[in-house]
Amino acid sequence: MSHELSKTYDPSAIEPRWAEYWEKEKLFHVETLDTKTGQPVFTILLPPPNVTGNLHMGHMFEHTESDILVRWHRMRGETTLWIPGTDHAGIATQMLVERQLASEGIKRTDLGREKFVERVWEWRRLYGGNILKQMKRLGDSVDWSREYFTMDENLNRAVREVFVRLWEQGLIYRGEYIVNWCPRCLTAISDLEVVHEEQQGKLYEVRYPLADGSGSIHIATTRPETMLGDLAVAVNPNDERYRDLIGKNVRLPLMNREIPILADELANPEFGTGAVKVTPAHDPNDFVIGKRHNLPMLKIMDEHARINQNGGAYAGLDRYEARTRVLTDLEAQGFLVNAKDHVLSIGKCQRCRTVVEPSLSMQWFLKIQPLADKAIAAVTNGHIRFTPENYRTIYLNWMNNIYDWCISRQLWWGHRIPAWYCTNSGCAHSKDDINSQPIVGREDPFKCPDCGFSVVQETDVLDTWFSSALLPFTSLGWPEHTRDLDVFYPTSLMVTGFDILFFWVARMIMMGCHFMPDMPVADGSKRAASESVPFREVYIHALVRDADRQKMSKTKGNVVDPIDITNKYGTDAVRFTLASMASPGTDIAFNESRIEGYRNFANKIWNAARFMFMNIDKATEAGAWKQEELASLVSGPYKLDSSAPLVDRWIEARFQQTAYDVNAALKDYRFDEAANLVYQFFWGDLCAWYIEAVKLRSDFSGGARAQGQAALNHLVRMFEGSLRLLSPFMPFITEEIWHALWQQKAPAKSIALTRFPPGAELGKAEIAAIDQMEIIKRLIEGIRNRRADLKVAPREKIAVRIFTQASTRALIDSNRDLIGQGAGVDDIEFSPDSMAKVPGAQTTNAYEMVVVYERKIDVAAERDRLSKELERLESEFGNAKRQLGNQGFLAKAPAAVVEGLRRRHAELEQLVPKTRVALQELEKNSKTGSNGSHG
RNA sequence: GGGCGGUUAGCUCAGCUGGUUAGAGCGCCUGCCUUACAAGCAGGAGGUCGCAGGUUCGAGUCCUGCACUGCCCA
Repeated sequence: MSHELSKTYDPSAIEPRWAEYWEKEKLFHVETLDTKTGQPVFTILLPPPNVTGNLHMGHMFEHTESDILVRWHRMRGETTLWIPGTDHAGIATQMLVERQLASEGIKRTDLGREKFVERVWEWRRLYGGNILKQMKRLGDSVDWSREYFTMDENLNRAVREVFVRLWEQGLIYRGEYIVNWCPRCLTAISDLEVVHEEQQGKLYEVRYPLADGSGSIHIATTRPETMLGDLAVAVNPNDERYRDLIGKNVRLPLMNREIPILADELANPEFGTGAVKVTPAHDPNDFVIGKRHNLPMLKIMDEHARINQNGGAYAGLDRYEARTRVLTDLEAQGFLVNAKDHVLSIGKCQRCRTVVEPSLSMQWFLKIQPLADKAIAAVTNGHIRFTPENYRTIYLNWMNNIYDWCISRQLWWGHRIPAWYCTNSGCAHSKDDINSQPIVGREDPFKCPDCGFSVVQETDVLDTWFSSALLPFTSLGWPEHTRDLDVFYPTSLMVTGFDILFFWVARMIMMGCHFMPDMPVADGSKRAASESVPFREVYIHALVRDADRQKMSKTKGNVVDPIDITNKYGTDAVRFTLASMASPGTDIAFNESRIEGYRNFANKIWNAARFMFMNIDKATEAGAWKQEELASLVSGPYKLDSSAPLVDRWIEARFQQTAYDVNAALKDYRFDEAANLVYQFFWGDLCAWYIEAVKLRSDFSGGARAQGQAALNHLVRMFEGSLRLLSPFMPFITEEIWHALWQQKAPAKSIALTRFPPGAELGKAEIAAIDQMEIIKRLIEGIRNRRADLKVAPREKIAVRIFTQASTRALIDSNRDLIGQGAGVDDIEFSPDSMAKVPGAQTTNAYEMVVVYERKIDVAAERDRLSKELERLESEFGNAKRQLGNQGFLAKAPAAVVEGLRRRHAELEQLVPKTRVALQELEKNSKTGSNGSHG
């Protein structure tokens, strides 16, 4: 049977087929092993994409890196589990379904909570799998049987267990505090969900008259409308200007309310006038001041950020209308002193970009310090390692300056807080009481345990990140003590973007370090801190930007859709591009011309395979190829003895070296290095030199048969190994070619289930093979170069004359074919004498070579070339001489460096005069009118 | 304001603990349809490593300052 590959490489014809095959055959499903096997395990949790989302380039990049690592580990024989899932994304999903309802003219409140949540589930059933479908198209080698959704029932139970335990430990509290309120989403959001933007605004100076009529104090504010809720004026206790005013009252303009002047450190004498208004219910700093001085709390806005009845005449106005009106009135009444331009930082809702209103509100909080302490220890004790390393500092910085986490959200979609209130308003569990103690428990209460009244559940849900923070253990079955937890926890690695370092990575570490010490390890003994972490390593990947280094965003319209780009160039090409550009810590400027280059690489692989198959078919016909022997050919120990052709020994050495280096690069997350090594080997060595050399031996007839067979065998061996080397980077094309090679008799269902070449450090013989091949390559390139200089027609054969020492002569002699083919040479003769004086000679430390050709050489060009060369050599020679004469260098530099320089110096000592003589001869010849030709 | 990065070829980036002649891909120029591949082959041009000091026998690499620039946090 012949080995068929279509004449042209068409990724769209092969990729969907294999993607489907991998999924259908459940190739990446992992059974939970017995812990006693001692089998190395590699576990990685996919950062769950937002269920409402579509795959973007950031995902594709993240998945490419993860998949390369996962496939690599799997091919190293480790039990490799990659767990996929999606995130319920509270606000985003609720917004989306609300929008959908709006198009039907329905509001969420029309439906009621239960019906609405049903609608969301319905939406999720219909559309929520989109991103997973895209992942399948990309061939992500995840275990689909373990797919999770953060709202799954088992995960919900785990979330509840966590909440109850934290409550029992006194780490969750409910209280009225200033939170970031989004007046559009109608929910509180955490500090992290607020994005700050600099904006041109004004700093207003307003005169507040003293109540006793003895004068006034000027305050400065950027938000004049909030004065409606002012309950004090604060000045710094050390501020001489206002010392006498402390304790006096002012009469608040517009509201006609008497409020005190306080001394508080938070008032910054440098800012504005040094006196600030205090609005405890609408500013976090003012809230602190209010608490310190026992001020009442007066809310002047409702949930939509409209002025409420506490705002007197301004009630009903939106906060910005109110600002305008307040300013007009202040001015009219002579209270507005001035307004200066001022750049201020405005907090906006990350989700909808609405300006956040800091607002007093009843919320649930998590006391973070005890958890943060453990999370800090986990990193400083080295149980978790960051790559790139600088994220460790960033992480610790944040962790050391952390605030309690507002975990409640006023949404309907999410994990509802498992707390209940008694409907008896007199009961301590009643919601009406600000200090009420809600009923929190693992089971839903039917009635109030104290007074027997009926109960109602808290309406708030938990921050989505609260449940996400638990995933490393809840996705493995926690709170049950499962075998999955025994085997797969801690996970090995977290691959994610820096944008969720705090949102998610930090919180996973806190939760893991807090809850997992209570979960015994497999043998029942206590879990150590080092085994409690959610993952041992964190790899933070870079951002994918557009070709102009701009962030991709829908508004800019510069978004590249990974599926489009994949359909255009093939997943393999896009993956390889991303990998080759993934230098740690550097953002990717995503450039189509780059992908094109790697699509060409895939094409190269394809065509090289076609060449191999062509030869296999030819050999089969001649009886020089036995498909049954393929298995023994590509596996098992294989040692080339010194009688094997140089190219065979050379390519073998290069393969082992490359494989070894690729393993090392991947170990350090150097995807760029790994990809470039494979690229260089496959294209630069295997295709550019080895396949060309094999062509010389591709004759399977008669006496040439044994030689042809040996060449083909070695080519197949190298090629098959290269496919495995390439497979984690380009899973589709390698799968296609690999199966074509094995002809339904493959030793595994997929190349992804075979072994990754470990490679080897080179021994003396291998290094010698590489060095010798380098000489041959340099010679061939030198001849080609001379041919170009002499403008020899490409097909025309020429002769060369070489002067060299005996060993190099033998080397060249035994590779005549290769040189002949590679450089278009039909005769090599060896000169007994140096040819350095011959114009146009190539002089190297290994040989001197001239091309024998009847053609005038371009004297000017040759002079130019030689002078440049001489200049370069002389300067290098001078440097070498100077260094070797430097006692400090000789005394302090490592011996190898000194030795290397000595060797180079010796070479230069020969090369410099030779080159100089060549240049002189050229000048002499051109002056005497000689035609400068030779041969 | 605090913190973390970046500045190397026309473009995008490598260059690991300082060590012989600073690399790659793309682009550019010249010549080739050499039956695996024109998505290819061969040859070539192109860099005072942001600036100024310092340490060192030796600096793209380490230190200091400056300039420009990106990001995170407040």
